[in-house]
Amino acid sequence: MRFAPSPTGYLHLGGARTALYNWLWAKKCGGVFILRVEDTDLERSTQDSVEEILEGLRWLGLDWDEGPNFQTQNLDKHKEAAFKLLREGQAYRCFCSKENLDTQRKEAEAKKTAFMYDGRCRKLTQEEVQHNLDQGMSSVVRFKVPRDECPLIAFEDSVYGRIEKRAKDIEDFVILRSDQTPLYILSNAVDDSLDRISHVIRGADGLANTPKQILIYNALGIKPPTFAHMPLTLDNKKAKLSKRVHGEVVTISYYRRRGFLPWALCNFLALLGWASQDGKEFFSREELIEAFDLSRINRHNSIFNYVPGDSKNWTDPKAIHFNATYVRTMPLDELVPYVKSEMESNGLWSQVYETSQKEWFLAIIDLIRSRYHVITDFSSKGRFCFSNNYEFDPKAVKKNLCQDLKLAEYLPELAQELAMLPNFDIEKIEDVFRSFAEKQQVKAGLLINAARTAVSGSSVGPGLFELLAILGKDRVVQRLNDSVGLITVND
RNA sequence: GUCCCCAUCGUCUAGCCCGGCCUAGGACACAGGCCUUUCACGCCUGCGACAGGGGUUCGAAUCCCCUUGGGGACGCCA
Repeated sequence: MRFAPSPTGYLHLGGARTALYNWLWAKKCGGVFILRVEDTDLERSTQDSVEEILEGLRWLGLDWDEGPNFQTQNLDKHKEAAFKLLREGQAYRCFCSKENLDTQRKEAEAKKTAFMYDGRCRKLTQEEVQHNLDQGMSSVVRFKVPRDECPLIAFEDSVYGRIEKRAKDIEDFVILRSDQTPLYILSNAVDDSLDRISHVIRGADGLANTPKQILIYNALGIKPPTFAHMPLTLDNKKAKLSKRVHGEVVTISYYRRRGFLPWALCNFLALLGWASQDGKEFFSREELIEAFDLSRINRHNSIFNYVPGDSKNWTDPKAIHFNATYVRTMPLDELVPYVKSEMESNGLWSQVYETSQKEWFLAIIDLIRSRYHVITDFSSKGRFCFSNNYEFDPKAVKKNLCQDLKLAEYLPELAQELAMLPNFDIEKIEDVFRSFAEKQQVKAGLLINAARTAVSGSSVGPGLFELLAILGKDRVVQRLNDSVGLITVND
């Protein structure tokens, strides 16, 4: 199996899904997963793009066994294959100029008729060819489609089933440019046979190329690989996903930056166009490898349900759901490395979280994670857990702290009572709050909500008593006292 | 325009190959409720689809045909 991206941009969702399916199938079959960079389009290929694609795959955890190989490394072999076809009369030189063909194509388009190269150079005699060559005329090499010998090209696609195409509907396509460099359709087939690729798993946009490639394999006397075309992923207007129109949501690096767990993304991507027999949706790597099957890939395109401008659902809601579920339920020791790295880049990390305060750290992560969706939430919404320098949500301050000016007295008094607790545990803290409320003839909720905002800056969050207990007496006392300054008359 | 492919809730899908178990199942989203000091989680309920038309059949989401709709390919791009 292989993943063969062309390095003309970034790693996008579709590419990642293709890579994932290849990776899954390779793992399942115990095969070799080769990464091959198809860089024959020298004008558009860049080193940065190669780096970005590699980085994206590494982050996703789609490790390859071989490569990255570069298609340009095999240029000579591709050329050799073309010359072999030329010698055997399975290809021929065409002297028609590009300009000429382009105008013909445009005319056909204007007339709304199909344009297909008429194969006029096919009929050239050897002398004519030699004459043209001697004149220094430039030429391309075209594949001679064997319309008589093989009128119907059929193959069995692992996803789409039997696909047929009449040879008369295939033009004599170019395999070597006028500068004698090979084209993708040739290079790709030659490389796949060189790499002994058993399964070509690629997007359905490659479906139309497949009969041509099978022709090449046949002409070269090579057994074609098994093809499996996967449906495309479109946007909610059924248009192709692209960075230019959809922006960063289609790039893998964006999900990394926004705090996605790589496996959560893979899990989501796997289910876009594929479903397991038993309806299971969450899979570990091993489970997915086990369950994955080419024959269960759908045949219809799927829609990536992204709605621009929705700040809550900034990407497909189901993708967020997958990530949130992983954040909430995965084993803590697997989650922590991600949280650690997120905290490190925000200056919130301390070594003691791995040593003396490890228990505390795990407990607080476990307490807050059920309401977080992405890893970045731990350093934004969860900042108050690890730093005294956290933001106060103005709405929360107004709603919970300023709703009763008496809180300016209550909070310090509460702080004082809490400070005197010998055991700062959940029950004792709750007792303090409840009895204080009773004493002052106020609702406990008033104090609870005010305290929550005081210690966290927010109006939402974990159960207050648990939160206070885990934050610790010193912090709580300090924050309750400090918050008095925020209590002002509501306007 | 030509060729190829596809068609089940708003979205991802199960069911289709091998017709009856389908009053079409699940998940996300959305709405309501329960739980609750808040927000989540969890639980419950609701909303919501076989593109249309013809056949075949005792019986069709499932098989066949047509229509419509959608996508892809038609480069000296990959």
